[in-house]
Amino acid sequence: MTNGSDQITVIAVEDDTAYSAVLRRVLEQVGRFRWDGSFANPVRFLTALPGLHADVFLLDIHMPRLSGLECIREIKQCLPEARVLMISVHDDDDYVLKAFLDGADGYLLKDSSPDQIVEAIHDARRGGAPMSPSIARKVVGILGRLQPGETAPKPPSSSKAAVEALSTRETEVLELLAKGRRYTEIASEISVSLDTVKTHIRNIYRKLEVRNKAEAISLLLG
Amino acid sequence: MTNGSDQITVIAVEDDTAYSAVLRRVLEQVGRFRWDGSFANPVRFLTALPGLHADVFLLDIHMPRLSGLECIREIKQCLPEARVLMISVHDDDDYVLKAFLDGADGYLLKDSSPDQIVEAIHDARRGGAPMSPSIARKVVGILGRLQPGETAPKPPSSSKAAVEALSTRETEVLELLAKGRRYTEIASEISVSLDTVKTHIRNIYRKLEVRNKAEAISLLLG
DNA sequence: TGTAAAATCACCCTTTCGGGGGATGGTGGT
DNA sequence: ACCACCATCCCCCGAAAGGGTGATTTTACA
Repeated sequence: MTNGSDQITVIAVEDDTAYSAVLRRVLEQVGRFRWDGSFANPVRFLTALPGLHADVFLLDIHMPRLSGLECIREIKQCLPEARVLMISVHDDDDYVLKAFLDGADGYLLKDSSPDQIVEAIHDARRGGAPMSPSIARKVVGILGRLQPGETAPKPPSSSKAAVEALSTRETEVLELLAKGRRYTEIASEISVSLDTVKTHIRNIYRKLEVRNKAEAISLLLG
Repeated sequence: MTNGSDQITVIAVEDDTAYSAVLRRVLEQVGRFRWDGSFANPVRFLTALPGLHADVFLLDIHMPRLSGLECIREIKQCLPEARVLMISVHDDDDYVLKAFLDGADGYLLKDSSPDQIVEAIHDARRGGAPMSPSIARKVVGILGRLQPGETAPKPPSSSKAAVEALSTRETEVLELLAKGRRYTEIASEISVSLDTVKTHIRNIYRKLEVRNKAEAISLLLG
């Protein structure tokens, strides 16, 4: 974005100025990178963010006041095309998981070599997911620990908000619908007429912007 | 396990015998590996499993009758120390996610080079998580799509087994059904007649022991 | 206290579903 | 060779779902 496919603009957010100086030197020596400054203070970074533009952000996780994790979403919102690499000494499951949940594109440990860092930035730029080997292991471990069955791999609309906008009666009807009840069964279960049930369902469909049971239930369960 | 830190015993489960022959040649040429046979039939493999011992298992995902995914847990139960690498042409989110959820240690695409395969096996052996680059990206993408806060929720989930007993065609139909497609829409999407769709759906309902869309979808989505 | 939203009911009409038959061809395993 | 299963297609039929329009009564809340 900044320079087409020519240079890669990089911004770092790192409270350890010694380390960010190292990063800077590494990147400037290799060329192809444009070091567009670094922030030692994550709060200042966030306030400056709207005016920034970079291809890749390098974020430290442990910083005073604000975790680098909190910066990820902001960056992604301002610059959806930007890549975010976390750089940290920590390889706790918790940090790794949070980073990726929040949208990080990669995760490097601070013991990574200059070559690895350079390669990781390039990798991120081409849509890769650079990770230090031990991080990759963590990620797999985390996935392996998720209870099978519950992983909500649902990218699409899934407007959960819409479901919650339903009235209590409508929710009740929708849940019975999801259990496979027929209109007549629902009517008798909640003691209303068949036509009332149909009206509720029509309203549910309108609110959820769906056309039939299947879509409505997918929204509810999905 | 088999030979201390000397040799690495490998067993493959791969219906494509040509490809497993390639694997075998690659590993035997490099040395350090002991090719302990391959299975073209996953069912036979599972029955033989209790007598097997290997350091690394290479599993294909798409095989007749039984997915390689179904083998992972069995292997891990019989041989907790063994490493399991999936080898597949598929990089769908769904397969990748399922593989790691079920306990896979790595995931390679079939276009991986011999060197990459050899390196991946070594990596897995030392506790790494070898993945083809595009797979790493998928994994990160999957994590990024999890709603923050969803790392262990979701309760019920009845007979998931039943859903998995469906044929591939039936699963396909059921998924389209869950997306709210009408029978006629499904028919044109998968290019079969309306009656065929109806037949599939009747069979789905019979296998899942349900009576309508709503119940079937609820089973599918958990 | 007024009014908007929720909840209730009614009538009519068309399309979709669900289930009952039965049939053919292909594949895989015993 | 046979059987089980899969995938495909056909006919028929009644029940269920969905959608339009309009209405009345509660309920909630500004």
